[in-house]
Amino acid sequence: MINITLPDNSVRQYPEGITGMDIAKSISEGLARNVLAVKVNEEVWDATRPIPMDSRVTLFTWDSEEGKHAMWHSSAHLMAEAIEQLYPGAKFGIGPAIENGFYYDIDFGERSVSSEDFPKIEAKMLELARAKQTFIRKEVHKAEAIEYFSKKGDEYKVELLNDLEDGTITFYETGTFTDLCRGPHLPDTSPIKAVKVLAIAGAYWRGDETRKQLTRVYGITFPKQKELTEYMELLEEAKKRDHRKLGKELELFTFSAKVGLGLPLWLPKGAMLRERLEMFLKKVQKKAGYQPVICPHIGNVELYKTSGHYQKYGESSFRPITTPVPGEEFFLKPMNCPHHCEIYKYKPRSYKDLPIRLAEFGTVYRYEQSGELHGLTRVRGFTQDDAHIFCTPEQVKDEFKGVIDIVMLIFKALDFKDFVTQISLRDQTKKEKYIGSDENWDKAEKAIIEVAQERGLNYVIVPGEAAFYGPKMDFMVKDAIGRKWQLGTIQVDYNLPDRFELEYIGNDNQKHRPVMIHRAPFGSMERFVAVLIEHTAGKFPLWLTPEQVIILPISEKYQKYAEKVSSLLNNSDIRAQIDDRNEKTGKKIRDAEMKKIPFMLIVGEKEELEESVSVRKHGEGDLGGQTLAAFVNFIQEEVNRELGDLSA
RNA sequence: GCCGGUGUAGCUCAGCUGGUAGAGCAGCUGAUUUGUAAUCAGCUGGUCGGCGGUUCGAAUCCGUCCAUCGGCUCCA
Repeated sequence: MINITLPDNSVRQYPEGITGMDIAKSISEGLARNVLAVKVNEEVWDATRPIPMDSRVTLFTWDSEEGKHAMWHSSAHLMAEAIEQLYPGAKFGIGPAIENGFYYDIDFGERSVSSEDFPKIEAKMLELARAKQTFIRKEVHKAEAIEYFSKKGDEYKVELLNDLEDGTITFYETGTFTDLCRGPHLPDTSPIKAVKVLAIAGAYWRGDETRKQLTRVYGITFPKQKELTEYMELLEEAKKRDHRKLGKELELFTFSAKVGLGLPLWLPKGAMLRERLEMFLKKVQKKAGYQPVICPHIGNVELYKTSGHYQKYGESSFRPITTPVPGEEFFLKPMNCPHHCEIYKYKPRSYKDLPIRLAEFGTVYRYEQSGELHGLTRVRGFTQDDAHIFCTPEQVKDEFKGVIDIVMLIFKALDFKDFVTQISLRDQTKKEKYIGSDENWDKAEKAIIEVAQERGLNYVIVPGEAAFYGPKMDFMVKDAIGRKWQLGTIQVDYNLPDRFELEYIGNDNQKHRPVMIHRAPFGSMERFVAVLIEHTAGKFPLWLTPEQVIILPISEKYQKYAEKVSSLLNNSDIRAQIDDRNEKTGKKIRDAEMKKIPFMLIVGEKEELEESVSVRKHGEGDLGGQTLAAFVNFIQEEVNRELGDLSA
């Protein structure tokens, strides 16, 4: 007998070799029907795999991440089986579960597959799923495994096998399909009730640009048809929040082929919104001891030779700008730091001056590959809310803290709750890759983690993701369809101070090298606004939105009064416009609702007599009448509340 | 840059197996003077993404380029 400890810490005795499924059965039939996988100590196993020793066991159903994972991973195998039957000779790469569903990388050979094939694949998958095929786990020897896939002609699996150690290799068999796989899998295919092949895309084998591109087939499955329907509706809803669609509808920005790819044009309303964001941050930064600076948009090639960017990125940038002087070259600036280094350098600095914080909304240009361009989130010309902090190694921690506070302040003012903090550190096994002293790296890495803890951030540490010049902390926010985008970033840099030979005189009267911190709380104005649009679905906070109020006179007769209301509001710093079109009120309301203007003021005879307005709130409807003065007061208070102590 | 999808009026879209384009909204003009999500009528507007080809004839078929979308790779 072995002891099985369940999540509630109760211990039950079972015969050795009991399976997760049997344990579930001993608890309840219902649970047994729904169990998809089981965690044995720290590993997730098949529910049908015998448990040989005393263990801590958690049973997973569809409601858990692990259950979904097993379901989707198994669905990937099911799809592979279906595809193998439909397209004999297809070769298989890898087929994992992902956050929403699964994919399989497949080499279809000469055949080209398109979305027209999806229904066929779905039907086959359902047919196979209904057959209730079991997933059979087999431990195999490496030689045997290689032989199997060599014979089958699946060179991708053979390549994967070559990198694996003998003794750790398992196969899973479902119906006619056998796959190299670590598992875990469902007991059988029967829980897979609803199937959708979502998309196909090219994907390089093993993520390597120089290798063959396979066809990646994405899919998702559910235990109930209803859940699939709901998921598809969710995707539809997400599309409505796409910033590219809303940006057009709300007239925030546009692109023009004539201006150039990836070069956004901010329309008046978008510019208004962006300006408010900038004002907000400028105010915050002023309080936090930043000094604004302004730099030109180009820099001499020598600047980038000094910074090292020329050597690293020169070939993949916009071409240099030449001048009538032979040999003279300028580059559009791809980042602001070299310019800021030169500002630091223009006079000798004392330790008493540090930290020096130089801030600039700096527009930069990077020649991103055409396939990377994506609305406002990935562009070729964009404005960073950049600043560079020059400080002593001892000051790094406090400065980091200060920057995090700014990022949090911004996220709070914009109601960003769902973000992930990523801390990128060195790969400890390859320290030679990184510039800067071991001591300083240790100090900075430790400081970053401590600060994250002190500030109560929900962070993940990713070793090996640091830039060669220093560790960093990034803030990632998801867009409408769940893609993660990096917004704010804080990076420590030991490289540029060296390359630019930056110095300060310490209290020992000796020269020292400062540490540089790059930071951009928004990241870039373009990307930030894009993610903000998707987060708010275009319903921006009142303080930020381009148009706060629209005045809707019932008829021409009340135009004078509407103008009076408008000028009073605008004099009170409330952004208001009049809809003086010759339309009925219902129409004006409809249009204002669609433009997502927070407040509509309907004015007619009654309001004119009373010096009042009839207030309607976007998405909520009629709020009734108010005096003009009361409305002004109301809006101002609302804005103050949103901005907290920054409203002043 | 790579793989696949898409490209018809300012916007959203229709146009069957080839016979030289259509709706709604927007815009303009006029009527209407309007009370909480679309007043009515008329009008304007497109070398059907560009260029080549097949054909008596191409929005429709083929090629190519461009843009765009979904991924991959990349992101100082």
